Amino acid sequence: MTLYLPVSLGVKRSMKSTVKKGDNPKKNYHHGDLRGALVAAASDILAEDGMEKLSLRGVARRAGVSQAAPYHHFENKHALLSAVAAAGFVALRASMKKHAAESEDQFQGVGVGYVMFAMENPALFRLMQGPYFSCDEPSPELLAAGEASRGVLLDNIAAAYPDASERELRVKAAASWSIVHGLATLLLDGRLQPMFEGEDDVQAIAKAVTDLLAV
Amino acid sequence: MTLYLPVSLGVKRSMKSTVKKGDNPKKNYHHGDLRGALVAAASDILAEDGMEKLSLRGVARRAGVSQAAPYHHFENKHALLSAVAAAGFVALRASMKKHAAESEDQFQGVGVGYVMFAMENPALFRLMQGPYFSCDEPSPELLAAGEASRGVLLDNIAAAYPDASERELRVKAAASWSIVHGLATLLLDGRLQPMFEGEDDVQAIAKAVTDLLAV
DNA sequence: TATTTAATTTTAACAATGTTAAGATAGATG
DNA sequence: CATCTATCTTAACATTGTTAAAATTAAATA
Repeated sequence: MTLYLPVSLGVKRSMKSTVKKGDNPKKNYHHGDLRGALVAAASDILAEDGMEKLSLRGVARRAGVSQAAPYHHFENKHALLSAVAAAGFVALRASMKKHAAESEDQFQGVGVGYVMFAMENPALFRLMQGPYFSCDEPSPELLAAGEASRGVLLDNIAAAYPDASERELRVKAAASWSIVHGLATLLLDGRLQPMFEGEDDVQAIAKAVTDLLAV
Repeated sequence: MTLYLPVSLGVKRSMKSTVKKGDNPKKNYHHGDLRGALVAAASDILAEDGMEKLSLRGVARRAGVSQAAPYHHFENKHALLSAVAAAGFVALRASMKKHAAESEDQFQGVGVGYVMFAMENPALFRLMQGPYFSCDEPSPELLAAGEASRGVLLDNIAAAYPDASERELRVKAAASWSIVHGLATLLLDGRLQPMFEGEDDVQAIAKAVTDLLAV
């Protein structure tokens, strides 16, 4: 199952911090774009070592700054993870749009893109769920990114059923999201292994399962 | 939405630790059933304060023992949480069976029981997912409890479709589990709030959504 | 340009956590 | 009674998130 391998997100690194003199990256006192570098470092650690191993100090180390430097760009660890999650939602949205464009059934493509993203970025996908979204005060950045990614699903539903009632549409959307989100989560945790012994084509599994949705 | 309120699991406390002399619980050097008391204390803290606030030292404090005492009953914090999760799966199984028995549509009852359990024990349900199940070596206790709870779903599927092929059954099971698990998770994280503004009857929502499953 | 100001970053420290090692206690076994 | 073993405690260690104060650099101002 090569698909289970974590894949770097390729978080956009600002180039402002490019070192000017010489080849060896001389340590400038002012980093240039430490905020972006911290998000990138955290994303990398998350993809490589998982959530348990992700410490704020480790992120700072990886970014080549001191332990307290992050606090000038993020209120606390939670805020940094929030930014990482927000970047994740942007990538999730891209994955859905890409698979939708490549699939003949647009709507099913969205679901496949959702599941594929989860399989390719397991730790990040787990971070995006859970208490970082439903915490006391989710950051506006996170809320916006989450809403945008949800919009892809909703737009596809609305387009597919132009003459459905408002209530019908919302229930359809909830059901579609639920089955796709549940499939992603259960696959991620290996809970469906007894059901799909030996099958390693996640895309085919996702299609077979979503086919059962009478939407 | 009173249903969102965390509810104590009522983990079975062994009575071996009942204090013998006098009314005030005199601190015996030997606890009697410290293992059970630790699981109970951890479950309580989880329900009251959530995962973030659950520390091994805090659990020990609550159980009235020293910080290192748990290490004579659990290899580490992970192992203790594993035991808590296992107890959670037993309770989840009970919730599914209860709702299935009360509902006229048995199969839908299972799903409703699943979602209701998640809403009533949010932190515990989150613990039961995630890396504690899909870790390097899940404990046999946890595996067994998880498999038993999954069995409720599978049995109901098999009973409802006696003449379906093996493959069909597994896909149906995966789809049912996915939609119910996804609904539970998304509701828990408040992500479906825009879809069900003002609706607080989780049971009705669960029925409306699962009705869309052509299984 | 010279000087002040504000934005970054560092060092140092704090309390809390997970974990381990060594010693103390209690109940069981001979 | 003596010994053994399971159970629990005290003490310590490295690591973590976080804060306060000082140091350094870039930007703004005169």
